[in-house]
Amino acid sequence: MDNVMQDLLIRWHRMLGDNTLWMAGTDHAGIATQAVVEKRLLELEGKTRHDIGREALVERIWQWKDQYQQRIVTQQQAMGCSCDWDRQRFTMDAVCARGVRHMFFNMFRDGLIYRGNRLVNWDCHLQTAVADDEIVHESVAGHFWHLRYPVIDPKPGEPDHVTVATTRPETMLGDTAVACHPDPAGQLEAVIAETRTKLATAPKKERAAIEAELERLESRRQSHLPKLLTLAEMARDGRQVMLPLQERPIPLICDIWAKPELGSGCVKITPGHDPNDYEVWTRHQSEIEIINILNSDGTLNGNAGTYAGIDRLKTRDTVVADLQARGLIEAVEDRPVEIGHSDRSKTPIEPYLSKQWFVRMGNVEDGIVCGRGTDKEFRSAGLAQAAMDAVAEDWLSASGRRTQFHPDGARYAGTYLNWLGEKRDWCISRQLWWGHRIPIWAKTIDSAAVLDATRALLHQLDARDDVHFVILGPGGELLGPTDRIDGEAEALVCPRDETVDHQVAPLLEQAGFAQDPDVLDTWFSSAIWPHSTLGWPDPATAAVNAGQPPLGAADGRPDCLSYYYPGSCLVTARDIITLWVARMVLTGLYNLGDVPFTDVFIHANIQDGKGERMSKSKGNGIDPVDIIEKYGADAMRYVLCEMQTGTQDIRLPVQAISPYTGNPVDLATAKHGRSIFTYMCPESGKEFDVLGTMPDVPAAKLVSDRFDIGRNFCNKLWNAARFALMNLQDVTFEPRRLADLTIEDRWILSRLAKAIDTVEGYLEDYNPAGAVGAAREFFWSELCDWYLELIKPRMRDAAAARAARQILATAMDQVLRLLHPFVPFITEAIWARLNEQAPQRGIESPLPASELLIRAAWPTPEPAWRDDAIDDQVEFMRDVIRAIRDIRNKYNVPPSKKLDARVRVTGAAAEVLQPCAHLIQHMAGLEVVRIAADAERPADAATAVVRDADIYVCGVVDIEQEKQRLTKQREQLAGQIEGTEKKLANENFISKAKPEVVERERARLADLKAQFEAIEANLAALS
RNA sequence: GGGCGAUUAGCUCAAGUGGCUAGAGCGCAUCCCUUACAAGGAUGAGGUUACAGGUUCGAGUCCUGUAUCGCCCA
Repeated sequence: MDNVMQDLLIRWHRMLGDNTLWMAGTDHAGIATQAVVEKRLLELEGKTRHDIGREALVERIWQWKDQYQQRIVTQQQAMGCSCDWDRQRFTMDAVCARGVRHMFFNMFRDGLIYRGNRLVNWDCHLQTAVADDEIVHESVAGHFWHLRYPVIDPKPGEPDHVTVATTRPETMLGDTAVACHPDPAGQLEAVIAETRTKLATAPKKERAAIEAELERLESRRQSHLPKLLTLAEMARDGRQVMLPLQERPIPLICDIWAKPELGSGCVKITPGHDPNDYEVWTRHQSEIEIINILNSDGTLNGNAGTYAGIDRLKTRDTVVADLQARGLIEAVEDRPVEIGHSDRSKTPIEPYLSKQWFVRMGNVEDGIVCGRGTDKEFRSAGLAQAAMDAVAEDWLSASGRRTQFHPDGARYAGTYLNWLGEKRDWCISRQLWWGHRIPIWAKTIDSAAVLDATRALLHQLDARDDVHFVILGPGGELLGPTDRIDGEAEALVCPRDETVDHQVAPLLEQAGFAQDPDVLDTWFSSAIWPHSTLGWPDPATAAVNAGQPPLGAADGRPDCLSYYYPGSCLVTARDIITLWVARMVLTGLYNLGDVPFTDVFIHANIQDGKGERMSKSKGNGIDPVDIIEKYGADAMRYVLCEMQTGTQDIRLPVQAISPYTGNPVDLATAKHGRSIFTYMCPESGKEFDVLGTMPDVPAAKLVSDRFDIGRNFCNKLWNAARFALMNLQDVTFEPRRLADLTIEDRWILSRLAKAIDTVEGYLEDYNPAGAVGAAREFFWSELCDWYLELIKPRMRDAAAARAARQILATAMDQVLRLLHPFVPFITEAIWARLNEQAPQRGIESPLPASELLIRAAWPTPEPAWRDDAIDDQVEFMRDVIRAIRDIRNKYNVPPSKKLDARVRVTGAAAEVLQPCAHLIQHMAGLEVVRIAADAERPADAATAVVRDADIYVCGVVDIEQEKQRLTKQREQLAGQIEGTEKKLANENFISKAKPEVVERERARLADLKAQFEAIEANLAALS
């Protein structure tokens, strides 16, 4: 979808004469890519990444990436993507890597990149952090231990202990507080009130459960509340409890994370090993500590006291036993526990406190400078704020630009602003080997002597503007040049690029510095895609890959950055707004002082027949190559364009092609086989696999019969072109005046002009379905169904054919141009043939010629071609023809049988219809047609009423059937008349509705009445 | 748990700021292999716009609530 939308826009704009650049390329997808290669390594060779080492692993990933990237490019080219393939980029290309280094350096220098602690999902087996979506949650039988922590020096009336509950008792070794709710009474009442409201509206079957819950809550007023109130008071008084086993006093605190309605109402706080507790810690940083008790391999560290060195899962039993021995276990419940397992090692995930790198998103004191050193430099309060401003109505960059979303601008701007508005710092480090390595050399400083030595070393770098360094104190604070330390400090050095690395790294490493082993988040390099690919920060001299042309622009300037940046449009899906769009805007503003694009086109996501998002891992995704193989690229593009309607995601029911029968199997209804990725073929009864990973089960390709529509369209286009080309043998261009053309010729030109306008309007509104629908409507329902049929008689007459051929050639010319962005392959092929048969096309003057359609001019509607009178005339004529065809159909008249018909019509309507007599005769299969004011109704005629015209079709009537047919029509009309009369009889409608609406209703009523009377007369004549 | 969005014909989707009889395509029915096209043509049937209220002369459209589904964030 994404690629088709991009190609649609780029082809349209290329034809409009815009200088287009579609930057093709791929990112290195850090986690996903490394995971795949590691998995293969393990499966094929039984080795882990540690066995082969960093360099060898990265080397293997490069090889894999080359294959994979080639597959993506092949897919894109097969679907007709007209990218600038010469400029293809990869986020790890030298030119992009250089951009990454420069941005990192600038942000670090500006204090926008820092290092801090953060809880990550730690895989103790693989010893790496993993992303949220790489964790599989499963419910296992576990326990809920209720532990007692003694209160230190309880006063009279105060409890001598607090009870807390946990499913992971070993984490208590890292507890740094016990929390109770700051307003336990209020909170309990709020929950009770909420439950009462729920009870009031609950369905019967749920009432008993809710009533029981209510009773439980109310009883807590006596059983728990007094103690909680005391504890809250004690917490405010700064009282402490004694953490057992560790014998460490920890404070009682007040925090809303404690739930007075649950358990004891108190909760233990382990900020180093629980995400929720970590949040509590962030709110109470000055009062409580954060302690890490784990080593990276899952054993406990020195902070666990006597338990150090033991695996955390084994420690659980020991801790429980030791607490039991001290009488501090109040109760043990059985309960199911949700445990996150690493998708990759299948071992339990531990929340783990580790040092990570962050980009500061929030506002900073004195603000930040965007586009430093450029002519677009400006100040902003912070990075996120700069990106938020860029979509505001009243904001413009120095070049007069801002960014807008389409097609539902307000909604998507909302998503963007909501996310940026949180201003959460962006964690940019990943514990991986595949990616841009963090360009920081660090050294721990543990004594005054080392501090002095380090300062002396760094002093040599003071004068360089391409190296930035800081020395951080024990609390992470910036140390001044003469500050002393009390504890451990750390020196961090960031060289600006690889050249600088070579100059300073050996010196640093000799002095005990080491480069950070982590790599940067892939999005950090993707975020600068719009400018790094164009050579930023050295656009004129940036390296290009082997075989690629230099980075110069079309107008001769040595760089294309100033030429193509800012760009115009980014095409992507909704879920990418926060991940990528916001970050591109932010880095574009920071690095260059301008937005990367002015428009963001958000397209729909495609779901399967059950409404689930397609994905490779679910086995419900379609490979575009399979679709192209079966239906053709144009068919796929046509359908995708037609599906892109606006705000909705799209369901695409999927079928598998059975490897046994070759027939489609609907996956929404098919029965599963042994796994959720296998299905049973209903005809053969055998099992097949949609993921293609089960070695003993044959794989099935996934397709969707929705693409039939596209195939049918292309087939129609091809056949219509065949007909046209057959008839265009001797076509020559000669200037013709519109007034000399026939009705049907003027009509098709009028429709053409209007269709072009409509299509263009839809494209401007980012509505491809509307655009392709309007193009289809013109091509199929007007050009093929009517115009081609209308001119067939003229084609048999050499003299009359001349004009018809010229109009036909022109109409084909224009419709091919109009359809090209949607279905480029077939239109290009027909265009070549049209150029051979009819090289010069046009009406008044020749149209601009082009050898290739991809570079032809977009059709420009000729205003003079628009003709409302002709449109109305043909519409009238078509209705008459349809009415006669309806009668033929109702009476089963074979197409070969010619009929006689008369049309009684007077005044202006007669003048409109009479010139169409020969067309009506041809299209309705008539021998004779008489259109006149005095046309009489034959006794044996079937009748129809169209506008002011009475139509009589002779010699087919069956009196009884005709009576039934007309009676039904009369009833329908009577109903409509009644409705309209009712409306017009309503005083309020007359006085309050807009006058033109009232007038329209009156005219409609008059029309309906006239038709009603005509049908009455026809009925009367039958009896 | 919070936010955003959706629910219209058997299926997939349309219907600017409320206003003609709620439209297409697919599927369905009847007829037709008519000299571009049966992957086609002609004609037709099919909707209480998820449900319950409200605002309005008038609601698919605006408001409130309920149900179901999707996405994002925790």
